[in-house]
Amino acid sequence: MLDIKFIRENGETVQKGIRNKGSDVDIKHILETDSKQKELSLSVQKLREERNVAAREKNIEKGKKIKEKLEKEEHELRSLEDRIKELLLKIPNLPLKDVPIGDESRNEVIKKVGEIKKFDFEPRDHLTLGESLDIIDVTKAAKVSGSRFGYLKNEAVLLEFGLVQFVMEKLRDEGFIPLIPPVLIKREITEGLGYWQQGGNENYYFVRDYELSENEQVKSLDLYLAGTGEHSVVPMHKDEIFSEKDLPKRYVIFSSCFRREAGTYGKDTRGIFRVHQFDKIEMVSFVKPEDDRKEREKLQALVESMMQDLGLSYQLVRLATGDLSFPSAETIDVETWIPSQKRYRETHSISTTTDFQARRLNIKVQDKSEKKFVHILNGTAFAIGRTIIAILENYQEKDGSVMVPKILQKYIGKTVIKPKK
RNA sequence: GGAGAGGUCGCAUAGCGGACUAGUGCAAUGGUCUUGAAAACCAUCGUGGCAGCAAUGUCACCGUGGGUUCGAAUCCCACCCUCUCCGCCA
Repeated sequence: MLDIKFIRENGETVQKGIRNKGSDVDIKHILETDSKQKELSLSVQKLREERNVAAREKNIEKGKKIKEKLEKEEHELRSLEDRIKELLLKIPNLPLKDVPIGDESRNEVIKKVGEIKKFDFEPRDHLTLGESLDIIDVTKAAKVSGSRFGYLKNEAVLLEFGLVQFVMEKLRDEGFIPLIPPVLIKREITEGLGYWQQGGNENYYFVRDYELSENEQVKSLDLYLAGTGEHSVVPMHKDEIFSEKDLPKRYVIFSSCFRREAGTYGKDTRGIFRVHQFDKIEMVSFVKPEDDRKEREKLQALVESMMQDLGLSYQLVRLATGDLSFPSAETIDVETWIPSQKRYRETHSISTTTDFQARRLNIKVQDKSEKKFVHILNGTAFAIGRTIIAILENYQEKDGSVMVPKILQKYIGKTVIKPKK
C-alpha cells in the first residue's frame, strides 16, 4: 500500500510509476474521493464532539437529534473510507528509479558469471537423466496427483537435504534465523502481502476445509497454500514495532511452495521444471529504510556466493517495470545455465518491497525519535527443484552419470551418481 | 470433538451503562540525592487521524465485526484467538 499523503503530494509521479507497472488505477479519482472523505470526516468529528457533550450533560433530547444526523453522515463516511481503502489496495508498489521502463523485453542482463559448460556429446535433459538415475519420477506422480507433480527419489532426496543443510549452515553464520513456517495461511493475511491483486487466483491455491454444522450448513475455513516461504514469514511480524537494535532481522526459510500455474499450459511441461509443488529455501529481511540498498546487495552477494560454491554458471537480470510483481520496487533475477535448453532460466529472484508490505501489515521500527515502516526484502536462496535440474544437467558425464558438486559430497556420501539401468 | 475460564495503553492487573478524560503496580526515560551504584523521592510515559506555526484542542481505538442506547471497556449477537481439564491423534 502506498501512503495516501505521499499520493496527495506526488500524484503525477505515482500515476506515471504505476502506469509503468501496467496498472490503470486512476489517481485523480482517488484524490477526489479522498478530499470528499476528508470534508465529511471533519463534519462527523464535530458531530461526535457535540454528541459527547450532550451525553455528558445527559441532554437526551439534544442527543437524539444529533444521533439521527450523525448516523446518516457516519454511514456515508464509512462507504467513502471503504472505497478509498479498496482503491489504495489496488495500487502496486512504485518501481525504484533505476528500474528499466517497459515490458519484459526491456529486462537488462547486468552480469554473467561462470563459463558455459561445453560438452563433447549431446547433453541430456534433467528428466532423461533423472529417470535413468532413478531419482525423478513424474509418471507415477501423474498417476497419484496429476500433471506437474514429481517424486524425488534416492540421491535426489539426498541432494535436496544436502542443499538445505549447506544453505542453513552458511546463512546461520550470517545471522539468519532458520525457520520452517506453516504453509496454510489465512486469507486476510495474504491480502497484506499484495500478491492477490495481480491474478492471485491464477497463481495460488485456495483451500476450503468443509465442515457440517448442526443445522447441516456448510462452514468453511478459508486458507491459502503458501506460494513461497515469504508468504507465511513476512506476516509473522504484523502489527509489531521493532526496536532499532532488533534490525536487520533475517530469516532463512525452508518451505514447500504451491503454485496453480494456471495460464501456463504448454509451458515447460517436461519434467519438474514447472510444478505445482516444490521446496524452496528463501531469505527474508526486515531492515531500517536507509539500509534497503545495502541489504539488496547483501542478499545478491550471498546468492552469488552460493551459486559459485555450487559451480553453476548464471546471469543476473534486472527486471523492467512491467515484469515486477505487485509489491516489488526492484527485482533482480538469477538465471542459471540449463544445457539442454541452451539458455539461462530463472532460478532465483531477489526483491525489495520497500515499505509497501510493511504499511499493509503495519510493521514498524522505533527510531530514536519516530516510528517508521520497515523495509522488507526477500530473495531465493535455492528453489530446490530447479537447482537439482541445474546440477544434473551441468554435472552430467558422457555415460549418463552425474558428478556431485564438491560442496555437497559430504552430505550425499558419494562423488558420482550412476545410472541404475 | 466435549466442559470450563479468559482476551483492557510494553508486561501484570482493576473496571462490568453516565467522575473512564481507562485506575494501580512493574518496566522504561529524565532528574534529585550519592565518591559511584542501589534504594528512596519527583517528573515523563499507548496507537492512529484531523485542525493549528506552536502550546494545544479534538475524534477514534479496551481481541474482530455488527447491534441496543441520549450515552458502551461495561449490555446483546456473530466470529477469531489463548489457557485448563477430558477425548482422539504423530
